[in-house]
Amino acid sequence: MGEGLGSKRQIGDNNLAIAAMKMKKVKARRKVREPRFCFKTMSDVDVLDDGYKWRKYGQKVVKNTQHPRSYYRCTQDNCRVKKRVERLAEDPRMVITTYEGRHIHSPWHDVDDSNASSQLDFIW
DNA sequence: CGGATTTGACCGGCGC
DNA sequence: GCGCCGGTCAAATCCG
Repeated sequence: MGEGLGSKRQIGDNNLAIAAMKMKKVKARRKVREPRFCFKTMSDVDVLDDGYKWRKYGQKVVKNTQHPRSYYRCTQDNCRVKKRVERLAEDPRMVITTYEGRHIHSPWHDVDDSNASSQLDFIW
């Protein structure tokens, strides 16, 4: 009916959703944040299995590129690592993967102890 | 059925 | 002071 502009965001719940939204990020900005590591990956596929499970949580278009940027988050139990994937306009097969934060567990849940160290060292 | 994914909208910071 | 951009979340939907 007359909502027209009122139904901006379909809030299934009541203003609770809005309240919750305000509650979000109440104070999560620490002094220093983990640096972000950029990696250039050459692959025609979007899903690069790094050993972790990623869940896409957003997509936005960048100005310098004609392709959208994908935002991924780690779905691990205690891993809040964030991953940013950007595609190059001049090199569609080239993907820039930016990792933010540090994983708590080893990606490979099935590697030998000695191997795990090697693998971890290989990534970093 | 569950988990994952998609899209839209909103918010905060910064620049001019 | 205001506008703009980037970034994130939430809900809805889809697939296996």
